[in-house]
Amino acid sequence: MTARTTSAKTLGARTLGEGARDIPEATVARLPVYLRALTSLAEAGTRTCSSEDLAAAAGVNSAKLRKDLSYLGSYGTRGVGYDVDYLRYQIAREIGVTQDWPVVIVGIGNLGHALANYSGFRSRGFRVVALLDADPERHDEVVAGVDVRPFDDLEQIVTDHGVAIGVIATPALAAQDVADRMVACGITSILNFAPSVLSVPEGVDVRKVDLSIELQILAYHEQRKAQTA
Amino acid sequence: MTARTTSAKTLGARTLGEGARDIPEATVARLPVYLRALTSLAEAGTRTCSSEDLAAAAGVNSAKLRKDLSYLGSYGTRGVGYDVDYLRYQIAREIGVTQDWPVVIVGIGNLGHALANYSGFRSRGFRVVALLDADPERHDEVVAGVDVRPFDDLEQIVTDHGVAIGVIATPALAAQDVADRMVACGITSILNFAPSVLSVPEGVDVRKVDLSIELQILAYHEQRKAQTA
DNA sequence: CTCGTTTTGTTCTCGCGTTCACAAACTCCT
DNA sequence: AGGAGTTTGTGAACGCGAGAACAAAACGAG
Ligand SMILES: NC(=O)c1ccc[n+]([C@@H]2O[C@H](COP(=O)([O-])OP(=O)(O)OC[C@H]3O[C@@H](n4cnc5c(N)ncnc54)[C@H](O)[C@@H]3O)[C@@H](O)[C@H]2O)c1
Ligand SMILES: NC(=O)c1ccc[n+]([C@@H]2O[C@H](COP(=O)([O-])OP(=O)(O)OC[C@H]3O[C@@H](n4cnc5c(N)ncnc54)[C@H](O)[C@@H]3O)[C@@H](O)[C@H]2O)c1
Repeated sequence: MTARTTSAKTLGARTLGEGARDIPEATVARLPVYLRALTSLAEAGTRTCSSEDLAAAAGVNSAKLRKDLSYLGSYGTRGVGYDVDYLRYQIAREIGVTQDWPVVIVGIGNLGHALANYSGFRSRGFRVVALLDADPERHDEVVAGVDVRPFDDLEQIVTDHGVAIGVIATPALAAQDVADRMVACGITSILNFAPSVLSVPEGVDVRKVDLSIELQILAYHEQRKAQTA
Repeated sequence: MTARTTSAKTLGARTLGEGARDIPEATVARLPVYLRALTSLAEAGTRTCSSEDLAAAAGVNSAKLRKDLSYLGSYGTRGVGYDVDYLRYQIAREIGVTQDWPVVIVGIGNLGHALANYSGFRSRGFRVVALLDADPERHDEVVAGVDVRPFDDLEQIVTDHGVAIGVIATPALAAQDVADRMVACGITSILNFAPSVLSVPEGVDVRKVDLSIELQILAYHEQRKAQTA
């Protein structure tokens, strides 16, 4: 995130004449939510929906939804609404999940096992091509049909499969090292579950998922409620 | 989040005369990061640090850090910096993690097991008092010293332990039901790992952690990089 | 005690994101 | 065909957060 925000600022007007609108970051973060809501609607047999319907399903304001979608283009019909399948495809294309992205997971402990077993990966545009761990005792275990391999195989696997996205589920102390190795191999997007601040070169995106932070934010508000009551 | 953002707007000026500053949401989200950075510094033996030092450890701008801390009060010394332990305590107190919060986890599958085994809970102000699952086959299994119990025990446990925070790690279809039951029992903060939009009454906070969304955001930027290259 | 140095706390400005509100565009009914 | 009813797409207003910049405060040297 750090590297991206700074570099995104420098882009400004695009040089490429076509298909290179720049979508606000806040909108990008909501597109996956819309995509999921549309999938739900499609599975329920809905062919068409209004911005009001979709906004309700996604849990956002309908004006915000319309503005978000307007960054992609004009895919709705006034007086009618949006074609569910068509809009779903357009969003998927914009996000880039019409084809599968190969992903590696490093650190196959408690969390790594859960991630490897997570079926939502496959169904939402991602494919786990390797599970890596530094501990030899973990090697050759098969998790969800993929076998755990030595961390040193990283470079080989990344180049073989053209991996651009890596997931870190190691202890916090190892996270920076793992990130450095990933970057050295050519990985340019990292999802970090370890509670540590990663520093990466410009051009590499890092997003973090931190359970404790989420809980502490809840605790803050909870304490607030208790005080005023 | 939805319920809170709307209600937070109505607060405005506090009626209580003391200790009831309202801290911006963006700042609240960063306080846990500062807390963690301070803990690292303390463990490294640092007694005092400047805003520059702490900002570097937390991965933020130093001006932003100072402004964030100023919402809590004046805990630094000009020309010197911040006392690490003192500031750490003040932030912990503001967040409300000087005492442990009891937490229940519902849905002890792949992810639920990992969460139950996560040591970061205990060390950061939270205590898992119960693991609940609807599947009888899971019952009486002991995970990290806590045994898995029927979901119907929820009310009993919540009232016995005064639980205010619940974690949902069930499949998406069950999430809304679980949330409803939690709210009915008196839980007012929910951390949701299931990929579904929860609707809860006002006054209940919901935060979601969604792996697929994070990956899809990375994919979007990744696709961008590939296009321009 | 005074001056220079360091670092905080705060003010000010700018940009982004959210929301309102409405004109444009489409459908359907008569 | 025309008018009434819907719903999109967007211009404009507004509020919040980020960051720069600086004055106030503490400290140490002389
Ligand atoms: N378990 C959870 O629910 C949970 C929740 C939130 C965050 N986290 C974080 O996720 C991370 C993993 O948690 P966990 O509970 O799975 O821990 P774990 O100890 O069970 O697993 C860590 C794994 O990483 C491997 N590893 C260590 N160093 C490595 C290296 N340099 N290269 C490759 N592999 C390495 C270990 O061999 C181990 O298998 C931790 O940082 C933790 O704080 C975990
Ligand atoms: N596994 C992952 O890494 C991962 C990552 C991100 C999100 N998620 C999400 O987290 C959730 C759990 O994932 P998982 O892989 O652990 O699934 P899982 O199927 O392994 O576990 C789900 C558990 O919930 C229990 N359950 C079902 N209905 C229930 C109910 N009404 N009340 C109480 N318990 C109930 C089931 O018995 C099961 O034990 C899913 O929504 C998944 O999409 C999982």
